[in-house]
Amino acid sequence: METDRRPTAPGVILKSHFLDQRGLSISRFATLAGISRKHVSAIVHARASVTADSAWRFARVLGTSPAFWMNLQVAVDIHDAGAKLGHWRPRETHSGTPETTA
Amino acid sequence: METDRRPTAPGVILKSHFLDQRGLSISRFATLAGISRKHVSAIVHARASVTADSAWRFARVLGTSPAFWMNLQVAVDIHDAGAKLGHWRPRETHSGTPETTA
DNA sequence: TAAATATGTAACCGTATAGGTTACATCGTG
DNA sequence: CACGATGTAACCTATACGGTTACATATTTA
Repeated sequence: METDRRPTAPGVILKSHFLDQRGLSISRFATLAGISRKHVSAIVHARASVTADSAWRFARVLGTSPAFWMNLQVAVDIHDAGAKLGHWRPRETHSGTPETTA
Repeated sequence: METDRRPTAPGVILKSHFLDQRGLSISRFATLAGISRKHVSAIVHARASVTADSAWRFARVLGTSPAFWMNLQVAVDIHDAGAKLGHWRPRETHSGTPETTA
């Protein structure tokens, strides 16, 4: 069923689908984006998150939308937070219609 | 054109479209969600952000998806970061095709 | 009127994360 | 060899999350 595998981190996609393709080194990309090489490296290795600021920089350097990067990050964040929260449930629920899709 | 108005914060929607509708007080909701009343209040007044943890709690209490809340928050974050970044542009661009939609 | 509930907010705290700088070791290649 | 690219460690600052306690102010209800 493959439901709870950790979503691919944005940095991994950055590296494999953008930098590599365009022959852009992490160092060079970091300079272009106005971010430290160390930090870009951390993002690529999924040790740092993409924030809205980073997302804008990625977007302007690579010609994507900032939301593209944020959505990838959010998927990871939701997954991680869900794992941490575990089976927690509110004592009482206030769903209008159970199983809403919102 | 209405392009750069700040997107509605998730907390505002929480209050107007969920708590009010269901007659749920901020206090009671906070208790159900396992979050302090103060913090929920801050979120409702857009003084605090919805994190992945909050999103999960909102979701489980209200029967929504966590992504629903995260997406609302991300819209605000992107807007704010864009305003801060202003007209910053990379010295050189590496867009494959300019005006990509990714 | 008195009591209870809901709300906003201020002060204060601990922790985590973003992001930076500097420095060092290791690769691979011209 | 020399150079560039990379990973990583140590260290720093600033900000954000989220909590507790406490106080003031409605508003409601017994």
